[in-house]
Amino acid sequence: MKKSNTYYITENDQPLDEYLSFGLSVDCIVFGYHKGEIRVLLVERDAAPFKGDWALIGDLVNPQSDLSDSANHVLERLTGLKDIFLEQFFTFGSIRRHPVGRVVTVGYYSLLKSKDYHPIASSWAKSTKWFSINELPELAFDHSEILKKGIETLKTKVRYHPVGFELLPSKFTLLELQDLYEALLGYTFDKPNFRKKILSMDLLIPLNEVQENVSHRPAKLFKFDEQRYTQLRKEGFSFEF
Amino acid sequence: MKKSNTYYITENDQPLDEYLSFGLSVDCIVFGYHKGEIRVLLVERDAAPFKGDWALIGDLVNPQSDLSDSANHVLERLTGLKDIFLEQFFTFGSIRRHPVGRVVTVGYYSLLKSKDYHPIASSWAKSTKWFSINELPELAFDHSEILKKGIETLKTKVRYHPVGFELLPSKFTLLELQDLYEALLGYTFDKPNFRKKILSMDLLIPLNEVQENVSHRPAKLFKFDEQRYTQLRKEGFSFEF
DNA sequence: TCAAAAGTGTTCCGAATACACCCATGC
DNA sequence: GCATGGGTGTATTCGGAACACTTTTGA
Repeated sequence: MKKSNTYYITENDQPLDEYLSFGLSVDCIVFGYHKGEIRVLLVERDAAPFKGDWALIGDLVNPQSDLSDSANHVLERLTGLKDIFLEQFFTFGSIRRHPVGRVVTVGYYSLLKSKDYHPIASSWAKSTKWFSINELPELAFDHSEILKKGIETLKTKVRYHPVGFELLPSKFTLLELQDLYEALLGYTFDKPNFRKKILSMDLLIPLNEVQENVSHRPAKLFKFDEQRYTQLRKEGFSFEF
Repeated sequence: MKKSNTYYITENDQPLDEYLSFGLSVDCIVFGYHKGEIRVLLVERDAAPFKGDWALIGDLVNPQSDLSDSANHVLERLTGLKDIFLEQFFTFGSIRRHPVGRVVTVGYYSLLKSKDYHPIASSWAKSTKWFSINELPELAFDHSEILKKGIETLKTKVRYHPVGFELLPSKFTLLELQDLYEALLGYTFDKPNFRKKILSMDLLIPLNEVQENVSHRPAKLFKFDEQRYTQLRKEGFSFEF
């Protein structure tokens, strides 16, 4: 890792060190799903700046760490969540987006089954809380903008990739799946047709189990067939809703 | 733009300045289309490191410039091209991707009608040249990896967004359009069906002009209806191939 | 027996597919 | 006239949309 004055930027021959003065951070949007609502995990800041405000799960990147590793580390450090699916979606680099200097931030998002994970606040996080994406508080920094872009990305992504399954418990009913897709896409489906379409894709494994303790006919449970999906993708199949 | 020691990272209480030592760069993939082939504009480096190698159009970002502005500036400074559609697609942040220090780079891509633009090498660029994406040279830095990811992004994008039109001259024949889509997607279409599908979308304006100097029946020329497309999008229409 | 949600079947329509075929131009 | 690519028409198949209907459970 050489840091020297021997290289110059051709633009106006300023010494290179002038250009090595950026901060880099990551911000993770953690999406969950609960009772028909898409939710986001936010943390309450216990450190300056914006102490006391709600924020995305993020922090500065250590110059000795890879970018993608940092995203995972930050998520674990602040919430205890680890080995979570994380995907980069956009990089935000306006000059004045951070009060302490020129900090560029890379946005990541993740999807998880709320029930299976129990975030525990630590590091600069005072507490963590799930918020419905329809009732979001004011956020620190430019995190509202980042979150908005992330939500858009999720809504686009979900139409052509079966990411939705990440948000459901591993065993789910077809109606739960339908409710999730309706929440994500913002419109409703005809029940028989939704069923036919999703089953015809051959991506669900029917389990020999049914719902329990419901005051109506119990629904069959299914799970997502990960293997079959990777197989079908290789053959050119494209998921679509 | 405050830069001070009063803020600390909670991770291990290192002074903030340690964290403000990143370099930030942008790298632009300029796509063009010529005679059935997707092409990429590369520049020959006339500066260290990797002097003499082919590279993407990129440079370090000045700490006083917005990220998106920088991408446009860099493209103009190196090739003279300006007011070009540029879209961010991914950020690359491995530790050792740049030999002079910790430099994170943001990848952009752009699409243009090769014939309408005439890139002129300047700044650290010795020359510029179009390369077919099937015959690419070795590239400087990790630019091969960046380019690969960019090509993937383009191929995905083109299925659900009418970006393809950016690559054609403003007046084109239906078969030219079909050839482009076949090159982008990697499979062929039935001529009558392609025609029916694209015309039924109502996104093309037929011109009262035909091809000239061709040794066969001259084809009608069309242009893309930008206005109608934005209109349709508002109404929920989604382009798809 | 009734409410509530699970689950099935059938009809209709439009879009995608697969072809066969005709048209205009230069040489 | 014939090679070349431009352009049209049609029959068939398939998937999505609409909707009526039956089934199973708890209370």
